Amino acid sequence: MTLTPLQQEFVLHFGEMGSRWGINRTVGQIYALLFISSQPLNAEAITEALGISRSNTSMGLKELQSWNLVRLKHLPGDRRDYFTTPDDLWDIVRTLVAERKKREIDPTLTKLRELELQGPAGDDYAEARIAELREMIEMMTGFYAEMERLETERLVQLMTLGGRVAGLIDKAAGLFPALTKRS
Amino acid sequence: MTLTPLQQEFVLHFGEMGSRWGINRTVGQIYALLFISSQPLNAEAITEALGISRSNTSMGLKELQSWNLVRLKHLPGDRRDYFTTPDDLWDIVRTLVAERKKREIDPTLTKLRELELQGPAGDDYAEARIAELREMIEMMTGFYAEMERLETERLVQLMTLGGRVAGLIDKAAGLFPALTKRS
DNA sequence: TCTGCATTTCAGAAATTTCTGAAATCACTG
DNA sequence: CAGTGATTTCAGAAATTTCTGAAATGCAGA
Repeated sequence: MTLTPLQQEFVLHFGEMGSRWGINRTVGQIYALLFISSQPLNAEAITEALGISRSNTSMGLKELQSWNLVRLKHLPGDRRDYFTTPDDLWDIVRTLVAERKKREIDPTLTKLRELELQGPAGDDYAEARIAELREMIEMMTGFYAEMERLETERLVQLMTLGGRVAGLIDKAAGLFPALTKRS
Repeated sequence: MTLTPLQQEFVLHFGEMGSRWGINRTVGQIYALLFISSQPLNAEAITEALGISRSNTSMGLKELQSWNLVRLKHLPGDRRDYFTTPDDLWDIVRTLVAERKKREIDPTLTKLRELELQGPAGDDYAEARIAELREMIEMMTGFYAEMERLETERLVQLMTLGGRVAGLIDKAAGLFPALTKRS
């Protein structure tokens, strides 16, 4: 299997960005390739297209599966595994955000709560700072949980409201003054 | 300079998380240390507290400065540099998000536009997929720009609205039907 | 200009991560 | 249940990143 120049460049870019995104080059490339391929690909095709070893492909796919970022398909009369990415970009973004939260935020939230449970340690500043950080993370993850529950249609509406968000918040704060934080 | 057990554990956690956050252990530890220290620290104190080399501290601080995550202070009669993190957690979060966007999103958006400018390459599926991805990123960065403009007070209001966000969006969509995307 | 810290740079060492090829495992088919 | 092909595992090689110590640079008085 050979890549078109467009596919080539797209795949290489995702490979280079991989390290910034916390995945390795190969994983980035495999994902990019699946993303722009109209048909599901098997491991052999991926290996050939990217010029990497078969075992590396296997590990990359395993990694992507652990992120829930690829879907497994089977063709009738062919017992190889074929892989794709979800068609719906929103699916992909939701998964990505959920997984990053799980890996990058949740462990820290757990640790902060743990530290607070260990009780006063005679370091008021550090304790206050930790509590403050935990509260902020809780607020943000709470909001995230809220957003997660919205269907795509509403999310798009929210994101395309343009400059009206601020006014909307004011209106809401007026309707539910009890929710407003006082300093 | 010696750390309390609480500081110790907090700092070590941030060191371990570093790799998931795309920074190295030392940078994570330095940041954590500055974050829970009530007073600004100089490079020597950081070096001693973390048990790392002086040059490593220097590089770590440089990295944190490139992220805009630390502030430089000077004490009268002392020509060493002292470092702190901003007091306001919202400042920190804003900076973090802005920098991650700059490093993780913007280069890809640029690349996607570049690929589209190269014109039809005879691979309809890939071209459509790239356009779709670019549009999604533009929508999300547009929304981000909107959020960025809001002052803290309003952001907190939005994030603490609870289950009312969905209803609010509906109301807004009713008020501005032109904004509603149709399938 | 010289002196004495403070800081940065940088080449190589150490640690870590990624990748490969060979062998092992798995699972379907005849 | 032997044979074949697909996939995974894994130990070591290769590549990359991180860290260090020594040397270089910067900079504020004397």
